[in-house]
Amino acid sequence: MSHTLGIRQAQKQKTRQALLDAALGLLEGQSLSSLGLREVTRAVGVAPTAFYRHFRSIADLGVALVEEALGSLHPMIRTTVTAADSSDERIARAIELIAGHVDAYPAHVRFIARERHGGVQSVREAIRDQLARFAEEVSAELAKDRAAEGWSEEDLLMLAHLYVDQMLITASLFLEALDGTGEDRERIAQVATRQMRLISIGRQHWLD
Amino acid sequence: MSHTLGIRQAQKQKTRQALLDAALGLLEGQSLSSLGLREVTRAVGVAPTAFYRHFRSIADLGVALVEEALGSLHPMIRTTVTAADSSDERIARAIELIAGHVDAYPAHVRFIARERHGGVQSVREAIRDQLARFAEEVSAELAKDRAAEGWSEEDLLMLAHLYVDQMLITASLFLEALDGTGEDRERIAQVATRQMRLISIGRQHWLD
DNA sequence: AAATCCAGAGAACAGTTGTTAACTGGATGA
DNA sequence: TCATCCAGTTAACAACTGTTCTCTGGATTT
Repeated sequence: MSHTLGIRQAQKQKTRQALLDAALGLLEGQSLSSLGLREVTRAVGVAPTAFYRHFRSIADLGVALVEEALGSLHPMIRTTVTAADSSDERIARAIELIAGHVDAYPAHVRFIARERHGGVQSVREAIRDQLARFAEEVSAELAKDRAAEGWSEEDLLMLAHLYVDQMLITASLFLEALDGTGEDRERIAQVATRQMRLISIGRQHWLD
Repeated sequence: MSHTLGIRQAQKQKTRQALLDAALGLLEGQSLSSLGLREVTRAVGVAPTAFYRHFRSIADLGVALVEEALGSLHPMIRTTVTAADSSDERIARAIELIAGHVDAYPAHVRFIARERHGGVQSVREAIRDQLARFAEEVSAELAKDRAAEGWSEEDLLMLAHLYVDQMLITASLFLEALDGTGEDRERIAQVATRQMRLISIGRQHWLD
């Protein structure tokens, strides 16, 4: 059912993506609520009015960026939580995955961390919804584990939120250390690992 | 050694505080990096140029706001962690304290949550430093507890950071629910309580 | 081949912004 | 009392903003 786009639609998507990319770049030094429409079009090299062919407003573009930054992350989350080795290995793998993702997509990570509590309501809501989906997916994966016997759905979800928030905090720390030494990153990884381990221990003794 | 300020200095401080208050109010609907100097002075009712008598820039004002929002919180943190009742009671008291603080100073809490990862570097750094101080103080309090026997300083600090981050997340959730029903806030309190309890359990079994 | 569509350009709009310089007038200290 | 100080004012600046309307020319459809 795949349909090759006409040259017009293809060109449109190209411009749209250029706008998203330019915005993401400009957002490394400011927040979405101060990003100007003209600023973005100038960076791309199109007329300011062209912006309206793709987005109703900057807030609208922000929501699209949320989808771009988090939408493709769901399968990754699932498989990470699923990996059924020892608890310590799973934690190590998760931390590695976070560090790798921050290395590969620093601007996306920065955008999410910044705008999660940022000044644009619709974007905050979009991020909140995506993170809630993550938590639900993590919770569903946790439920499959035999270690989840006796856990209420409510408690599984509360643990899943704890994991998701912890991942975001860790990602944000890795981000700050992007220009730092490898040693800095190693320390962050070690602290994050131990925090995850402590949570994991709490999980194991939850039903005592 | 208290010296009553001259009327000139008193008036100056009054204007300065008015600028801070107005900025905090305006920041409920936007981020610091989009806050305009003229916007602030207009809200106060003074000339734009008067701003420079008090702050070098909006970023500078932001740093002052960080001090105002977090500076007075250190003693409160200390006494909360110290309270040496049962673990569950301590947790309940901490959650109550957070909820109360959010109710009393919603704009300050919002500012910190928003600008912690916001678009202004000097403000991010100021918040990071204050939170690091919190973590160190919490860590020092934890060390006094006999439950901390056998813990390395490193691990105490990692636990303290976990607590501090968890408090901020909880505060941010209470903030979102400020216009919600009492039921909403009750659910948040319950989830936060259980997360704290899980961490507390992990702490008790850390040395196993 | 002709008619339609539509992404992007261009020009103009009223408002806004940060920053400068020179000033005023009441509080301050000699 | 008189000279100094300095928080706040006034006016002006070039530069920027979001949004509107009109137009163009190549892709698309008939």
